[in-house]
Amino acid sequence: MVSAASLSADFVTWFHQVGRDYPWRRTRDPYAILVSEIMLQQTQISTVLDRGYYARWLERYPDFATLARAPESEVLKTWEGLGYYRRARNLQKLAQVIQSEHGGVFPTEPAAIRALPGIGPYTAGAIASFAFGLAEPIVDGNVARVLSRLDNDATPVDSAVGSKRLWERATELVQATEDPRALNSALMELGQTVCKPRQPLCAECPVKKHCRATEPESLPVKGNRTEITEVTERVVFVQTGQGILLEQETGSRRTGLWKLPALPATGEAALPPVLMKTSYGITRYKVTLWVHEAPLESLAWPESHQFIPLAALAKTAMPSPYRKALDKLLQHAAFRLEG
DNA sequence: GACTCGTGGAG
DNA sequence: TCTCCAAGAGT
Repeated sequence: MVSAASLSADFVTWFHQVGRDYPWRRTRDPYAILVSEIMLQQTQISTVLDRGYYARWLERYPDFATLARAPESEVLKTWEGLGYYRRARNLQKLAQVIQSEHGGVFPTEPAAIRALPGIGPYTAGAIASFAFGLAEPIVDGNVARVLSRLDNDATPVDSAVGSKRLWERATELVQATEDPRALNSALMELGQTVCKPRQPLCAECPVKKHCRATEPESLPVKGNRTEITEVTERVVFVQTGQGILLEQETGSRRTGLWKLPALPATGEAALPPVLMKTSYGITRYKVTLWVHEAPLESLAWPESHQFIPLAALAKTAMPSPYRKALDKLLQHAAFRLEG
């Protein structure tokens, strides 16, 4: 095992030379850093930056106080298209907890950070090190790949043993430097730009003299993936003078978001005519989405359903598949009116 | 510990 | 078209 101090020093030196310039690296405001960390969970940097989510969010909600008192419907709308909508709800809940339980000031104690809603071990370490410069470890997908290759460790990274090992190694490294911020940033940055999942650029790796990987492409080892299940979803498109009929989700998942209403059970009757068919993936499902005309007999809709005026659709938060389908349906409707 | 939660891009 | 994956967390 190579000296952690030597390895950490090489990481830090490299990062100071070639580290990328991101908006969240220009600030030490825990709020701005927190927003970036939550948005970037399981989400690519280009999505967050190039599609304007980060700038838009900070402009609309510049601090915890503003976010805490915003309408949840508006918060979800600002998040629309990023997915994992629980992140947005938890982020607002966190802002409210900061106001009510922390006097409006973000805590600096790692344990207190970890206790906030939506903040797990990775994000807690990220805030502690990036915002406050504390020697707290982080392990994300990048770090797991980098460390498992450095140590040539084929223990599945998503197993209990593998995870424990990674966090211990990350802790060892971050405690062996005077610059935890740069060390943690370097671990992730190396995973992004050099120690990539496919075709790692070992020739230009700044820590290759420490690396024991004999076949880096085969690492990290991950557990079996769950099988994809095909399902059919049938919804209806109903437009009246009052607008478009939408259904608000109330379950534990996409709570608060609106969607095209599910087609009521038709029993033995034939399905209403099909307006369009599309397909989308969500978690372990491959969904074939059929949009039907409304069945004639269904005039009474549940209270979870509302007619949304056309002018209000742009302020209504919808998951991407329904948003896209609705856009297409409205284009066709407009075309029919013109023709 | 196994499941669940979105979406868009790369190869 | 299909698979993998991208700054994970909650239950």
